Amino acid sequence: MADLGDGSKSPAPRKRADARRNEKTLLDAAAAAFVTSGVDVPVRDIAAKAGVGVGTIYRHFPTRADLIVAVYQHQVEACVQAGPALLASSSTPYASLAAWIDLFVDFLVTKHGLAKAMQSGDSAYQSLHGSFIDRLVPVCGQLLEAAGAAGEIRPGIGGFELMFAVGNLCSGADYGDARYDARRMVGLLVAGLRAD
Amino acid sequence: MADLGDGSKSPAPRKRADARRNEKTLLDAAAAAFVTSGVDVPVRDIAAKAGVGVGTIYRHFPTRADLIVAVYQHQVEACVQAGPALLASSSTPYASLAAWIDLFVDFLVTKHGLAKAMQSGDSAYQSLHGSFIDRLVPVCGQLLEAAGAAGEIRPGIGGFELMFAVGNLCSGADYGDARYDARRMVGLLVAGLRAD
DNA sequence: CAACATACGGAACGTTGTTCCGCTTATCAA
DNA sequence: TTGATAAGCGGAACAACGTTCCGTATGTTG
Repeated sequence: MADLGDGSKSPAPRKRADARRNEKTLLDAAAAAFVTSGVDVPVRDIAAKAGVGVGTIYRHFPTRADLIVAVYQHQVEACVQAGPALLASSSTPYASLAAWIDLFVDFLVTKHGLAKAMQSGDSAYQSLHGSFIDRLVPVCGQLLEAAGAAGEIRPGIGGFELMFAVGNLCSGADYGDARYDARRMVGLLVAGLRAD
Repeated sequence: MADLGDGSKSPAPRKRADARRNEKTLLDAAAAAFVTSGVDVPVRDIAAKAGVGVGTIYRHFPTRADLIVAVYQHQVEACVQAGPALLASSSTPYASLAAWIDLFVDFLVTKHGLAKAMQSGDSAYQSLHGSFIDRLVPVCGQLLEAAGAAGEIRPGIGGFELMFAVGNLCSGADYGDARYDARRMVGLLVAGLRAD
């Protein structure tokens, strides 16, 4: 019979209170650990910082990618919504594309090792692609399309490809030599989009 | 002649025959393993394929980077020498720069995981930077300078930075989505060099 | 309050890189 | 040729990590 008082279908049997509490604690601990030690921080460290066992982490976040996704979810969403906003407010589609890429680069370079994890190809990070990239690629594609329609960029470059390239350029931006400025290189790439 | 007749201290006491044989065997086994499993292939696998113990690998090549350097030494050297040659034979300095970068990209994308290892920042790969990059950066710098002097590219981009960026773009070119073409993205970057 | 399912902790396992040491073997002088 | 010597070898052993598993503890519900 209706499983609970909930009249409609109830696919959400509400988790136990301590479980919800732990999930929040874990998210906070992970966020802190990511800042200090990068997204590659050992699972045990996160567990210790949160005061839980490693099993608890794996129950809530089966893969490290799931944890990363959860931690940065809001910032990614903000980036998604910035796309249309920029397109509406910028002088030209190309300008909004450049501005949006800047935003994305800012996000990436402030998360130690995130870009690297994204391109790592490691199956453990599958959901990082699925959630981060798949969320952002359409926005990028939209901006590219607008700029293409305005004749501002060369054709044939897809959202995925550009995002992937930008991500790659940001890999190793940390600990990287001071001689390397990811932002500038991304700038070069975006400039290259114009050339005919 | 210097080997034996050298009256003074002999800094080269010639290694034992089996040691030299093993080093060669190891190099061959590693090269084969790199092709089939990428440069990240477990040390044990290389040792097994060569029919030696892991200790033997570490004695000959203290770090994985040393082994990689030794395996690809010749190809890197060929790339180094191609620089001046292209500069002499191409129509313009920019053209030779573009051609040389192409050469380098070809080298990188055919070595699974090499680009990634190069940017990894892992201290184990220190000598990869020291030997590969440091060998190639001057050549790249020379080409950049020539193109700069000819007024073909925007100023302020260094050899290290460009090499690093190209390496980054090639990271994850393997296993990467078919939608990503590292060569094309590098092309965009190089095109961006021109823009004013 | 009792019974039950949910969630927890952390020991244990598998896979790496790396070190270390007892044994083997090439080399060379006698 | 042969023995002494040291260079070199193999692989066991250790450490760090991700991941799994299960006995135990605890929230939840009737």
